[in-house]
Amino acid sequence: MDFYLKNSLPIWKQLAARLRERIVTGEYPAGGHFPSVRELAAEAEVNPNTMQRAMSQLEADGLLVTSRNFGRTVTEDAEVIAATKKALAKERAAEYLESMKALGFTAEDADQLLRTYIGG
Amino acid sequence: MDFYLKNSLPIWKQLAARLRERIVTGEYPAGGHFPSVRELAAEAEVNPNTMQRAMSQLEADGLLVTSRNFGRTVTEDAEVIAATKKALAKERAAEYLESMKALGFTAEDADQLLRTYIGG
DNA sequence: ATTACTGTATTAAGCGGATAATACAGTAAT
DNA sequence: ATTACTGTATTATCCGCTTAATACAGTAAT
Repeated sequence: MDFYLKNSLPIWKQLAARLRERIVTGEYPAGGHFPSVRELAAEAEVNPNTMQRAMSQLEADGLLVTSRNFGRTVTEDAEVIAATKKALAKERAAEYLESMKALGFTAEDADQLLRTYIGG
Repeated sequence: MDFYLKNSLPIWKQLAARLRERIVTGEYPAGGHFPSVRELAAEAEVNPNTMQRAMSQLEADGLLVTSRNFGRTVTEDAEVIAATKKALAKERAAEYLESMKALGFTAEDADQLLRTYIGG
């Protein structure tokens, strides 16, 4: 087992992640208007430049579409959103399993532990 | 839903986490000798100062014991190790569930997805 | 045309974590 | 006592992310 290190977890990536969640949960519906850079920057209390990077990322991901002065809208392609949601879920599950293995647990252990949470 | 941001994920915290895993998995057994700061720093390819911080943390956690020139040893208290392992596992499970909820899934969804991984 | 929104770009400054380069202290073994 | 390990501390430097402060461009509404 090796050391896997990431020198940083940039704010803008975290912002992108949170916005992605808002899209896949429908908080910002497909085809709907998306808040402006400045507006979201204010809400998150970060610099507009930082929020800008996050939103550029979402655009690169195909989740947002930009009109020069209409601002941004969520993609109308529900398929892209659904695929994103699915991919993220898989990612989380895989991460959970892997992190549990790193602690010395089996996948079955991981599942069992999870169910104790659901049960009570 | 709000924005929860952490301005950084310091290397030394990541190192501490990895070392913690090595302890709870028994890779470094209870009561056994623990590698030196410089040795682990070389293995992880980080600065000794950085590794030092990580190991100080583990000592504060009660997982390591330091003798001035014997170097460090893993605690002999198997109970502490077991409790740490359990607590980490719970943490991971809770994180998984929460992250899935953030994507719009229920706990049952999370469990079902997990089982598709285990099954095949 | 003026106002008020959009997105976008630029430059400088600040900050905190990681590194680098040492140095010191303590003890076991030779 | 010298060597060779330990842990620990200090100071300066580097670097990337974030912020700050603007500025510019484009369009819709007044």
